[in-house]
Amino acid sequence: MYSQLKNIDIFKPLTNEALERLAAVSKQVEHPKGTILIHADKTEPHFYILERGIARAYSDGENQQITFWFGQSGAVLFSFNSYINNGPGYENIELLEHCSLIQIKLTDLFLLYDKHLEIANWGRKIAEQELIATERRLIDRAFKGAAELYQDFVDQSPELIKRVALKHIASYLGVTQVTLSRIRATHK
Amino acid sequence: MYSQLKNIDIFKPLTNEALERLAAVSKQVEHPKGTILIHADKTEPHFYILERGIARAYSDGENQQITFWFGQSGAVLFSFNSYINNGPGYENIELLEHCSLIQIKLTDLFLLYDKHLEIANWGRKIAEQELIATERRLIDRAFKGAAELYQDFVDQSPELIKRVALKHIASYLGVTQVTLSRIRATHK
DNA sequence: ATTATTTTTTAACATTTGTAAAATGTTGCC
DNA sequence: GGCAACATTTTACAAATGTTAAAAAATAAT
Repeated sequence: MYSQLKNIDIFKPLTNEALERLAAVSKQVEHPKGTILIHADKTEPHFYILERGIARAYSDGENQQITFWFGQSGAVLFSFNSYINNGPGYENIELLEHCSLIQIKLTDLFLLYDKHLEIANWGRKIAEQELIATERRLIDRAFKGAAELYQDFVDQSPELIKRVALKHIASYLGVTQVTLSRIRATHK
Repeated sequence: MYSQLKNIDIFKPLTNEALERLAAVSKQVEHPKGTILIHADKTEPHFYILERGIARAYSDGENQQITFWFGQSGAVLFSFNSYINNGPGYENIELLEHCSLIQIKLTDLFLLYDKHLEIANWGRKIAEQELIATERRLIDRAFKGAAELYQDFVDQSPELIKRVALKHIASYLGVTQVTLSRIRATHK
């Protein structure tokens, strides 16, 4: 496990000693396309790092389903509210392709946070990076129109455009599929 | 300083020993209404906890200014990108009233993170709480219309409604001031 | 290959929200 | 009190997006 984690970006800032501690509680798992890895309204016991494949997080509303996150290899993947408040969350996470992931039990991770300074700071930085990315999105939404958000998405995530259904991208951008279709028809 | 921090919610989970370490690098400051405490495009060297007063974070666009955060007493207040990536940020933070704050130098805080396990985990939890709140807002925006977001804001932040200009609240909710005015006229 | 299923696009129309400008209300100051 | 500066509401119109339904295109299944 140790030599496998070594190659994943998110583990690279860690010393060998810390990496060994994490490797000791890590497990590699694979799941087929369509698997719902994280369920809304359940307290999910695991934390994942996506090694290969893509995933999306979504919430179900009354008459719509909204995708608000996409993950590619290297992404961390967990139920925010399970991880942070040990309670059931609001997001489902679906694997959009066959995926391989590193799985860590939250209970194991929390024990390491409480014992190991370096790992606690590693966990702090994970939360901080997610935070700044999420706030960036909130602000981008405010300043940019749907057409510009779409263009940014194409530029920044060329892989996802190819591999993800447009209906998911539409809700990610905050518009209906019809509007996204109009944008695509205009801007080409 | 120690006995003062003791009364602030965010410090309450800490042991006396950790609190003393933080108190040693904390300083109380006051600033009048209108002060821009954090400047976009500057690497800001401080982290603040708001003791008394209210504040807002905003970004300037070409022909608009968008408020995306409000803070009341107990809130943490810092330039995300200075804190997280040691670079200039995108938000200005303005004090909307005369405020008293606890000020900590980021360099002092980072030294504590690297030496003190409990404080590192305290910092991790701060980022996590901000993260979950920010993501909640992103999702609420997707599922709720402006009228419902306004009603939620009134219910959850009755103090802010009284003390903050409606133009700031409008941009916080993601609509123009005209639309907010229409909502207010309809829902009463 | 053909059919079935799902996704994406297009169309017509309704609704919401934005823009700009004027009218009204509020606050603070001399 | 009265004036100036600023905030909020209102109005009329324009633009953007949503809704519904259907057609076209793409994908998957037999």
